[in-house]
Amino acid sequence: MTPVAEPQTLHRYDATRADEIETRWQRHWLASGAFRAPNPGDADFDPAKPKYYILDMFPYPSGAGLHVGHPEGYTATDIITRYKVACGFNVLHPMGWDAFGLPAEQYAVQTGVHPAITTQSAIDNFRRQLQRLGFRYDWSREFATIDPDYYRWTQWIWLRAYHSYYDTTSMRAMPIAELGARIEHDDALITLVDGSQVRWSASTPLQQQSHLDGFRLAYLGEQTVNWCPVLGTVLANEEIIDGRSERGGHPVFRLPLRQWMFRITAYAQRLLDDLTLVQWPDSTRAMQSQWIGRSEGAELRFEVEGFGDLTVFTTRPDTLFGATYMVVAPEHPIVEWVCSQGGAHRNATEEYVAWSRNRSDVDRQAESREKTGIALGVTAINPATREAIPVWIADYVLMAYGTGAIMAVPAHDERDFEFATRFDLPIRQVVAAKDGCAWTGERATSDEGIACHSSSTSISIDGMETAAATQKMIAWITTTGIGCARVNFRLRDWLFSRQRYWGEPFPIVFDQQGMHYPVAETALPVRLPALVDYTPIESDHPMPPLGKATQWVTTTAGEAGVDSSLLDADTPVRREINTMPGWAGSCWYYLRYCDPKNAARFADPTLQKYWMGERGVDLYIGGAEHAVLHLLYARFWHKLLFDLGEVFTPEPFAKLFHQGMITSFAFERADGSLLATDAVREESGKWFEIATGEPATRVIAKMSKSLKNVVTPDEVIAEYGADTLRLYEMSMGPLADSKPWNTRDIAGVFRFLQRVWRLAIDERTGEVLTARIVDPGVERQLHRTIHKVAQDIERLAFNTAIASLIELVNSATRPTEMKDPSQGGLTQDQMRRFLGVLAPFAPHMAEELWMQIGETGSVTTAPWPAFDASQLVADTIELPVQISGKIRARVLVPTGADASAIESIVLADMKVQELLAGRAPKKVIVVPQRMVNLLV
RNA sequence: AGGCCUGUGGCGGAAUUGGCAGACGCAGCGGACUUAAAAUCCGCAGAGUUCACCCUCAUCCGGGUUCAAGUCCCGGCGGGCCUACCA
Repeated sequence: MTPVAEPQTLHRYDATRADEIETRWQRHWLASGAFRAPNPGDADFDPAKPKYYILDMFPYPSGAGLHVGHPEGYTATDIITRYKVACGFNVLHPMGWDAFGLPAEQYAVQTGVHPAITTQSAIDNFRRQLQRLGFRYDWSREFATIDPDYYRWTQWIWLRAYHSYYDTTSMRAMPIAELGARIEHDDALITLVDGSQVRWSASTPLQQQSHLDGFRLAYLGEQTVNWCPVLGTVLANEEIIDGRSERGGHPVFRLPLRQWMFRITAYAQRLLDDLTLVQWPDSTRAMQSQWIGRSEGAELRFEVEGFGDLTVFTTRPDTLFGATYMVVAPEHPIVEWVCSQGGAHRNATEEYVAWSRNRSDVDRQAESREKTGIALGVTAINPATREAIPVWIADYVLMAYGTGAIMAVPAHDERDFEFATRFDLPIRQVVAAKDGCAWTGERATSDEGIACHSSSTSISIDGMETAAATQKMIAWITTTGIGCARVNFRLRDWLFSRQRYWGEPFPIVFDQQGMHYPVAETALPVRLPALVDYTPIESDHPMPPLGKATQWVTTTAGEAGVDSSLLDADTPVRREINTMPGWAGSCWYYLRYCDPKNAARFADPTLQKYWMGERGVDLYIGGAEHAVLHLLYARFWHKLLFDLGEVFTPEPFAKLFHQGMITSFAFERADGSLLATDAVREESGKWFEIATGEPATRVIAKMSKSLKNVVTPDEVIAEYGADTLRLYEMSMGPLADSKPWNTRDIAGVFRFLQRVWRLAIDERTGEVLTARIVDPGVERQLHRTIHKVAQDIERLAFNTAIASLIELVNSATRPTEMKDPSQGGLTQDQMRRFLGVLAPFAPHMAEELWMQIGETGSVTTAPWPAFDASQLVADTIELPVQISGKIRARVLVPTGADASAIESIVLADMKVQELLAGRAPKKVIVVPQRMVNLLV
């Protein structure tokens, strides 16, 4: 509770005063352009300064506004920004809005207000809340992804990908026109959808286009997609959790659909390799690397009579002799072939395929992974044993990974073992344990070992260790033409179409034959039409809402902006009605900040080169929930633009840091059920459920409406002010940790700010108070504080930096009984330096006192205060003396004393002599500056 | 099931490279000021024993390495996050 000011403390720092000070300086800073970061070429740009680009993850402005979790990362970047400016850097610290996407659309559908309106008010609210925290953003660079001037370039980048393919020899993106020209020149054979081959010159334009689509980095491909009928859209694999949509938790079904895709898999190796170039948390790099999922192994072909080759991917080609059956995914082409052949198994097969297709991932999960499957009724030849082995279908084999077919080695793979046991298929041991333990046959052994029972007339790997056996097997399958070594990635191509209204339109149209044509770059942006009815069409088949904009959809090539050399201007065309996913705008926003108003380019290369420098964004702070999705997508776009000569660093974000989550308290009954914070009462440090009187325990939980433990910045600012909120969030603990919000603790930092105020201002009169003479102890501590705060900011340890500021203020605080205030506190010069180090944390308080004590200019442009290294250490230090490892005494030694000097001081010490009682230590360990250990 | 992270007072946390465990803050206790209270200022404060000296025990539990372990190693237990039939 903020006390009401009494007459004798009219000038106390309280919530009212904080509000007055903060809003006044915020207005001043904004009006004077104090936070503008000049670009190279601007009149006030100083080229002598080094650059520093610090970025917060693009916020998605939700209708609910900020909660106290948001300002945690933003306060951290703000502190660093202000510190770096004080250290003489040109700092780029921008803010903007990731404003397209599903939540805005859903919110709009719920409220019946157009997403453009709800999004704009959410943005305005977010901006107001951020500005009320006094963050040093260069607001002149602000933009939103929904601005046509921005999404024009999102579309432009997509077109660049559309016009490119990945050249596997030079390992980079190249213009697709060059590939087309080469194919045309060679009149190469192209493979059609039905598998037949035809010369380029003899193929239709549609066939040619479809062939090139097989290379484009942004391409139209038929994919089994994750269809969510409730949301009315398809979702990326990453947007699905446990078979349900990440947003809303609705069931998701698989469905084949022609959709725009990104060939991110072409970049799998580079995305993996370049993780070594960035300074990112190990956990995040590990997650990306697991997501990319590189595995080395071999591709092997098994012959199926009448069908041809059934190709599998395996990481254990050394177990080929143990492959006693094969399994294909229900979507595998061989299944359709078998059905087309008729036969006894046809009906059962079709039934199984239909059943497994309709089964959502949720069901698969619910059935606790009990393996299901059915024999396909055909056999394949194991190329090593020449045995005919049965082919089965099972949905534990995924069409999207490898080739959609596996060779099953039940003896050495747990999944295959489970399946073989269930369906009574043969199990053959081909790897013996290294330790000689006998094979029991009771479970699969997937460890490496010694090959056995792996011999035929043409090859034997018996007695070889797994690694060597694998190598020999790969050599054999390569020379015999059965297969080859292969690297497989778990990463799949990125589904980029959404059946939504609130997203970037694709700059693409289709003619009546179904050929697609790009909109010319000069005709961008393709504006999102204003739609009155944007509600999703809930159906079993995807129906994008943009289809309702019939005037917009049905147009001519000329009207849509297709180059007339591609298509006659009056050719009737239909626009693409899918839109880009929410991720699109956040893939390159950090580039736009370098030059946000540029109408001719996405960013001027000179400006981009300056701010991005050699390694990209210097520090990127945001939540770990984006460890895979956003960060992988943005890296992919960046590498694509790098190949195309549009950006100049291999990676976008040099250093990454994740702030932890701010949690809250909730209460738990004895049975483990949760109670809202207003359902309990506290009594002498214990909690009881109000309704029943039963004891409850305090637990840490996520902030949620239902637990009534959500805290918003607005309410904290109203009670204490923004400086207190900032200080509290930073003092809670390490930035990276998840920490519980404890309203009671805020008073601690508020009282600290009141002591700072009282140090400089007489609470009764409002007069400025300064010490007349320098207290040498305080002076030394001030130097130490300046040094420590700088060090702590550099390592993002704001909590300990604040602790040292508090210690300094506590030392300088005047006792109540001090009659003459000039006898204590800080001198004006000391106060000036202290405000310099306080400013990054509590900028409003620092700015106000800066003015009050009569300093000129603004603390926001003042250089970081200097410290004297000789002041950091005292003349003498107290060292603990251990005797046989236990601390028994302490001695004072000169700070610079070396080991032998310390030893003689210690041995001469009365207390030590008494403790030794005449014994001579067997060994003396002296660690200067630390401690002494005497072993007796 | 696997991978990564984590466990320190009543609570949030500090201890940056193995070197005085518990900085700083909250809550608590005592004192000064006050008619009184609040606020402020000054102190106390890991646990234990007969005190404030001393001593003993203390960083989830059990081992180990070391002159020295919250920190390093091995095993176990608890909490969190991610992945989840990836062949």
